Amino acid sequence: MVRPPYVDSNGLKKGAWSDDEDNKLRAYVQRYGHWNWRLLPKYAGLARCGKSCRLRWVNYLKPGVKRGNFTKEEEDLVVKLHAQLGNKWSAIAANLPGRTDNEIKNFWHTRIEKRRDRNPAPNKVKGHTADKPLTKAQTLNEEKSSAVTLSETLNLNESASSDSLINLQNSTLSFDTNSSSGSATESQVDFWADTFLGNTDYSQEGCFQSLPEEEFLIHSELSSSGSSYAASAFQWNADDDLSIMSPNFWGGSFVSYTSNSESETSYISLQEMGGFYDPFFEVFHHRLP
DNA sequence: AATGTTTTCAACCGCACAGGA
DNA sequence: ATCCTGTGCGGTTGAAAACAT
Repeated sequence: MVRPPYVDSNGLKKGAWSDDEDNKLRAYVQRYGHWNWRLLPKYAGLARCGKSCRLRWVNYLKPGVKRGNFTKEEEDLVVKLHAQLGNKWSAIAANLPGRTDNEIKNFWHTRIEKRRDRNPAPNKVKGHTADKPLTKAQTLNEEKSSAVTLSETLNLNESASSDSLINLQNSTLSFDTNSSSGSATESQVDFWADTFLGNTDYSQEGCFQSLPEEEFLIHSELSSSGSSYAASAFQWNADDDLSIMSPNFWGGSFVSYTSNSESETSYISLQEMGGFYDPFFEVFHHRLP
């Protein structure tokens, strides 16, 4: 599953490593260490660039590198850490002895994300990651694209076009930006748009119950519409095939669903909907009474 | 068995950052 | 303060392997 070996225009070998190259690199690093990756290939007798050598050593040859399938514990940890750290693969790898950032990254893209694609959240919306702050222009662009995605996803009619959704966003959302660091604070933001919620009152305790799939979709659509002026944040929990998503999303209503994995129809019950935590600004917004 | 499609994952690439000159 | 170099990180690629038709 690797590019076949070839020599580039600079005379450097690229592509798959041969056993002979592996042995040379392993022997050299174990004896002399990697004091300078750029010069190392010259002294080790390899026609490779330093970066290629480093990558091969770190991801494959380094003693202790664990290969093979991830255990359930490792998978859970990756999901949990990704929820906390985002795409900080090296930071995640630091918590999984023997696993490299590259392997975890591959694992995430090929297993976790594929799994999500097969079991998408009803109104999953791409939102901001907590990785880095966005400029105002970027934020507006993303808001617009989120709104478009939502309206496309939900087949909203003209009255809920992307422009009107954005206007709603701009007029109702405000964030407590004073808490950009430290612990989360609370701010009261009337982010809710009852006009989009219809007559469903989600604020009453105990009003949520397990719903058949079709009914869930109806409720989901209502709540999605209600939160579509921001992004939606979902937290999925299940024994095996759904994972936590919320920390990578910001804005919108915080909704927690639990998948009933015992049911073949995958019942999803709404557990709580009282506000949302914005990991970007580290602020908890809750619905005004 | 042959062919097409999807999945996997090692390796590449470009960028950012740190440290030294 | 600026430039240069080395290193590390995250996103992406692409061919082999696995799977489906």
